[in-house]
Amino acid sequence: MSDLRVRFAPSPTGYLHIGGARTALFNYLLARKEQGTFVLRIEDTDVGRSTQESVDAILQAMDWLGLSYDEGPFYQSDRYNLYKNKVNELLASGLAYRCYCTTDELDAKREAAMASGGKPRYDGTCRERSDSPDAPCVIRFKTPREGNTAFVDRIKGRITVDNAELDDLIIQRTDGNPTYNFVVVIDDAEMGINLVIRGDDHVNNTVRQIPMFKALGYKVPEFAHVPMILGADKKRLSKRHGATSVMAYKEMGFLPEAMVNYLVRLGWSCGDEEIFSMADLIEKFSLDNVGRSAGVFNPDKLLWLNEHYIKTGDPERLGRLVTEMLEEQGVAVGDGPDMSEVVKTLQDRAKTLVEMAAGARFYFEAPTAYNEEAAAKFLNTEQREILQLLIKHLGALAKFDVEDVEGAFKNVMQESGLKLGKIGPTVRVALTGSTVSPGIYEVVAVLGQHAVVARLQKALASLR
RNA sequence: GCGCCUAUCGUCUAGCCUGGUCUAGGACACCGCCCUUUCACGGCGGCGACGGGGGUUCGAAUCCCCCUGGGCGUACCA
Repeated sequence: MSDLRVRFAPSPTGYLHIGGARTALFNYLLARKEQGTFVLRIEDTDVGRSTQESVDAILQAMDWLGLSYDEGPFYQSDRYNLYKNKVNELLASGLAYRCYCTTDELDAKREAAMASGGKPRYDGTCRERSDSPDAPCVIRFKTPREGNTAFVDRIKGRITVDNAELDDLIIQRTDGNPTYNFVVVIDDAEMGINLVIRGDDHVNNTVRQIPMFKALGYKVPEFAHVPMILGADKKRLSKRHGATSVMAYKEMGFLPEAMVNYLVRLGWSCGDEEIFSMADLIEKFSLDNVGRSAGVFNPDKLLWLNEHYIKTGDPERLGRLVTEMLEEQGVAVGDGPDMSEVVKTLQDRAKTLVEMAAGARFYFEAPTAYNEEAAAKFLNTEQREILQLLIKHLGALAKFDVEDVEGAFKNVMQESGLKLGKIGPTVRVALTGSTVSPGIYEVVAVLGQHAVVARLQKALASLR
């Protein structure tokens, strides 16, 4: 057990998205690797936008990915007294002040500053005022104006900003609610977080938060800012690039290990290795090989990884997932062939569970109609003899393994003088209704003697 | 606009710190060939990058500077 304490702190204003999931993953991996503590904190100070549904969705997605946490979830909305006390502390020590400027005034100031080529930051109108009129006000933190603020980022190295660039941040709104940049400081400190791993988009906040850590007498934690994830057009990843919600990928038939593997390799590497299990990652992950620049989300590679995990996955487990999917579609799976055997025939040809479920369907539902074109070609009266021979030989089998089935086909070929190329397509259409399926011997063996003979007879009866 | 960050194949990246072993390696995608009863899998091969310009050096993807591109921030959002 090390003393490393990291945290993931999502704001519950939507689903867990790809970027957030990677941040959570990095935190999780480092915590597990160093045997530290992973804290989950819900940042719900934006009362208007935070919802319980979002919290549930985030928790669910983390669970799906296998990211367990050691402490929390803590809700900032439960901790308002703490924040209030800290505001008063700062007010008392003169490190914060009441600001009576209205939103309109602020907007005007910003515009003016921008117009004159300056930084659109608060001009400090209320900074030195000593009266405290009975009017609505916000509380601002008195950011130092001289010198600079610097820190050594564990990923990006040294980052320095002149304090003159900084703003007097609002730490408490007119309605009395504290703001993000303030509570994040208090919570990270009070929760003993000593390494903050978060998105790149927070580097600017970090230099604004550091003076607050100091003002409140807290030790400044270490920081590691992971680069953003962009869309194909190099713009920040958003809905218009396709699905950005982690759980949307579950719906699309992706396996969590594929998502984890993909996410970790976006921005992190370990030599030429591409395939990592969670256990591998816990052993090998390090902030040292996290890249410094933004990466483009590549669905093709995610799909490739998913394909890999489907190909190498445990048929039993895959079977359970496919069963779930088929049942949702109203397919009765109970009386059909053994699901793991079904899965085995599909593992090499499905890229997603959705594809696998679609490909598995015929095992449980006899074709109600044949593909028109295929039937015309492979189920016409010319195939009468083939079907009859097939029924005869397959029906006579005492054992129905792939080898036995193959043997029966050999006999059919011999007796009819036809090659497999002439027989296979007919069997395929008769059994599956389509021209695409796993290997014909496997299909026959897995489907089972009873169903095979029945479907062949039905096909025979349909000949015209 | 201003500030911060960043820059190797289309994409993810190795290499950069500790210059020569880099005619720059791997992976995804793409293309071709092989395998094959369908669809796939698989095997083999191919295409493809050090953003530009200056330095430093015998020698630079690797070190320095400038430019350019991209990202982020600039909220009483987080």
